[in-house]
Amino acid sequence: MKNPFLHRQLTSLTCLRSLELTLLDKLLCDEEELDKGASWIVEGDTVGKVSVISRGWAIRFKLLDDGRRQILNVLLPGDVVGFFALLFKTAEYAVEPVTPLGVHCFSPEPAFEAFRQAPRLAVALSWLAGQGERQLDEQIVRVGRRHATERMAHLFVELNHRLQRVGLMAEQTRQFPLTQAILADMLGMSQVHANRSFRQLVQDGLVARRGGRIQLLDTNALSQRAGFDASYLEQNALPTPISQALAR
Amino acid sequence: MKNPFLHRQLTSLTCLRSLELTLLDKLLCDEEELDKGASWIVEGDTVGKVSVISRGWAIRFKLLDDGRRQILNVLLPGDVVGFFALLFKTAEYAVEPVTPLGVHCFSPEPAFEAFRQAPRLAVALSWLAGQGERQLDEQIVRVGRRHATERMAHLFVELNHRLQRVGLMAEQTRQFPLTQAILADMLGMSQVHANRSFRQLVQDGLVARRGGRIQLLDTNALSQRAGFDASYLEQNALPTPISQALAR
DNA sequence: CGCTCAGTTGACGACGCTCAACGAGAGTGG
DNA sequence: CCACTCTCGTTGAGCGTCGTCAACTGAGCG
Repeated sequence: MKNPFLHRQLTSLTCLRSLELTLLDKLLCDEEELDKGASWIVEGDTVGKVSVISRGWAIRFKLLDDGRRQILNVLLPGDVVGFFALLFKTAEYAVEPVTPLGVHCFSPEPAFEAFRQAPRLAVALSWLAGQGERQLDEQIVRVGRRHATERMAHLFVELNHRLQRVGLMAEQTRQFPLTQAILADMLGMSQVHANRSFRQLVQDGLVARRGGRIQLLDTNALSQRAGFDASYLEQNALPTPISQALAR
Repeated sequence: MKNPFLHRQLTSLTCLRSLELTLLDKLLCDEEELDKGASWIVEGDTVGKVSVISRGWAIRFKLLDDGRRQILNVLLPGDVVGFFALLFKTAEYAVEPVTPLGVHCFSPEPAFEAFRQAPRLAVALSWLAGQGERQLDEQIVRVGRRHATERMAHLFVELNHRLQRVGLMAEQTRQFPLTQAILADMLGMSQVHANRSFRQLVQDGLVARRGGRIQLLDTNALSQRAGFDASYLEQNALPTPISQALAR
């Protein structure tokens, strides 16, 4: 099993058999290393391969002409990068590691072949893409209709959920690699205001900083402050009619 | 051809043959009608069918507990609704017509069957989903990192492009169905401020209102004011290696 | 020891929100 | 035909969140 985090993302898809999981594992090439801060994918690049993160954190973002940056999402181990970008000549976003990064790639040709053999594998990856889209939706709400401290709290709770899902919370308490400048560009506010919103949460006893890590002191209270509703992250099994259709 | 707008969305995918287009057309059931303002899809619904809009405009949005609303995107004729939602037990968003709406549906079972017969059709719909995701990315940037009047101008230019693509600009000059309250919830600002941002654009001679319609007086100047870069909307053909892989 | 990078804080102004009121137009019923 | 109502757009006043500019701290590193 080359990338256990990817497998954990898929555990709720009970229709997957070892056939599909083995095929998926065979698709993945050897792990590649990327340095923190390196330009991995640049806006305008042609993305010829799909990548799956096996270690570290990355950000996906867009830049405006005058230097403003908006981060679209944070990529964690087990997350897939560039699945749709395959279908377009150029990527309309940039991706950059915020820690040293490990990634597994796979090429489209063998993937298409695998999808023909095992359509359930194609569904599984589409389902992952759908998960990603739900997170994008929530990012729009966060940035568009929440107040600064709500945004901050909401992001923390989301990351907490996603890290737990892939079994990385222990590591997260060791390190939280997002700087306040990154949080600011993620949440659509200035770096100074990100600092103040964060300190607000600290002052209210909801989070704490120790060294380079962030601790969520009271996840319930934090969720409440954020107006957080976890349903968009829930990994229910597929709806019954779909499962049945795929079982054939 | 039941829904010509859907076909126009797919014209740039030159790899599609009449086989796929005929199959797609057969999938679509008869047109259904929806009233303006009706609750079409509600948060928490199970979405059992995919819909394609054939007439009218709709909004996809999320509500917060205290009544705040964030619109995620605007849906125009030819746009697909609920493609990914099929793979989840509940929809995490609501959809509502802002004009009288016509839709064609298709069910997942025959669609999966069609995808097996014609994998290129599955690719085409995934490509459409990818287009939608690019627009979501841009919506995040718009709301997170642009100023109020930039947001307003940017949205107008995007809608202009998308309407032209499906051949509806003539109709659009007749009617622009988004109220300022909708624009506000789309752009993450108050209704009052949406009004002021809009008036700003009017005052600068970039747009005009006549009756219920909005006219873009100077698309170039408007794009410039918006910092608009159309590349995220460009419908290039598939990258060469993908086309070749699919030609087999 | 000087460099860089991340975080912190203050001062000040502006962009955008809330509250409130009003006008125009369309639709409805008496 | 005229009130009545509802929706949508418009405008003013006042306030507060948030951005900008700037300076300073502390940690890590060569």
